[in-house]
Amino acid sequence: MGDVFKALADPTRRHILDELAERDDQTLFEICVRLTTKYQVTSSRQAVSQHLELLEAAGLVRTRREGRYKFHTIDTRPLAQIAERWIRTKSQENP
Amino acid sequence: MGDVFKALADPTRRHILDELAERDDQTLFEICVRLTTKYQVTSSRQAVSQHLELLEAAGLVRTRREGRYKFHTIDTRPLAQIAERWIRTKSQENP
DNA sequence: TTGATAGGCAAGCAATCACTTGCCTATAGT
DNA sequence: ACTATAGGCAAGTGATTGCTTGCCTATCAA
Repeated sequence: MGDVFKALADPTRRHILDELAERDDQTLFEICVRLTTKYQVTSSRQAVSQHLELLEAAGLVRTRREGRYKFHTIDTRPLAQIAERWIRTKSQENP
Repeated sequence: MGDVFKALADPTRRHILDELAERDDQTLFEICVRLTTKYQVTSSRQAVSQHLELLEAAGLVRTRREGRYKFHTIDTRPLAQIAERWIRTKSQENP
């Protein structure tokens, strides 16, 4: 679960999630192009690829193979419990 | 805002937030003792102090001076908007 | 005033991280 | 078969990070 926080700690990875939240099922190259044109992120293909690996390991991105293309989709489920971790603890103490 | 994510990326800092969520207004030494006894965190006083600095810079912890004591309190407000960043973006696209 | 307690400052170190570089595999088009 | 495209693997590098070490300041109690 700490992987989710580590994944969110990097600004480039947050931009990737921003982009995938806007448009699902993008390939690595599509993501690269959009990062540079829309977010002025100048990361190389390999850099973005490694970020996507990390995001997938954290459960924030799911992938789907189709021929030589690999499509990436955001998975927001791990995010749902994050903010509530500490907020819920406090409300349990003061019901 | 990226400071919040970076602050949450470290497991010791998350334990500190766990502890402050359970009990507010703790001094540095109190936090140190509770981290070791309850979470088996073996960090030194200086290490915990630096973590608290970082958490305060991220807006997740507020401090209050009283004589030679400095009390620390969790501030969950920055957490409220975190998880909703990407979830909200998706729901805006598919209303 | 002296000693103990609570905390702060800053330099240094080892581990981790983001990124590059270079090469390799696999699929698709011609 | 040949070339281009989409992606993967792995070693190396520079910067960041978490932590230690050593010393210093401030508050309180005797």
